[in-house]
Amino acid sequence: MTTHNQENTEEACPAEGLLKLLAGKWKAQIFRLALEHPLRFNALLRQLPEANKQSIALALKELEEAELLVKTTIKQKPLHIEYSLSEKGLALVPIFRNLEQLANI
Amino acid sequence: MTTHNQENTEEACPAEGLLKLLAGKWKAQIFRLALEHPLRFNALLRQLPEANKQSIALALKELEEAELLVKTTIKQKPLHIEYSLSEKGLALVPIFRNLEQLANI
DNA sequence: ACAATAAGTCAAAAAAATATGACTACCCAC
DNA sequence: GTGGGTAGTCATATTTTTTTGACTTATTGT
Repeated sequence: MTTHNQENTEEACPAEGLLKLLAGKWKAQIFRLALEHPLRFNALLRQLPEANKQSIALALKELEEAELLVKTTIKQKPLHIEYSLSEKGLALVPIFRNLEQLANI
Repeated sequence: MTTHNQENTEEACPAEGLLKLLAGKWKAQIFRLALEHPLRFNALLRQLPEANKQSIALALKELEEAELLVKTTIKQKPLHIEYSLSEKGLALVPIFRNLEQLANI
């Protein structure tokens, strides 16, 4: 309960949580887009026309909580919020690549 | 439809399918155990006391279909079936390690 | 002042993943 | 020929994840 990670599901494997997080819907696609440029909520919704607000909001929140994305409030003229890859997020890139490689063997 | 992979969900990222597969319940734990020794259905059920037949059966089938596990019928005295890691399955090991590493940063 | 955009939240519904418990079929030992 | 082990399947529940659509609050453009 006081374990500070997401649930008390007694994770048997250390990678399990991260794996589940990344496999969640829209996560991989969001990650992919974040690789190209910082993300903004509404823009993201337009880039993922099949997706819906709620799911995107949740995905962003979870990725942020996992410290893979960093949420920044841009205090410039069109005051807005940006999500960009953290170092930890970037460290995931080679892992994705390996998975992709393995996926099409 | 004729794409031979699991669904027609128009995967946007090549790694998505594999990711989703691996994140499925019991998968990581099964994988972990397969690393130690070949798996047998009922033994596995005993090793994962929280798990149930159906889910284990499905997990094994999916891992086999993804060619991460190989199913072998052992035609020896206690006639039985074994699931063991394929080469592709073994190739996943370093990826799991990387994920684990990243998970506890 | 009014409309549009940005970034969401909320309750409820629908869909997908997992779990339960009953049942098969096959071998093997006694 | 009965009891126990192996490897499952099946229909049905339950749980979790994802979607829908309505609503919110603040900022900005005209």
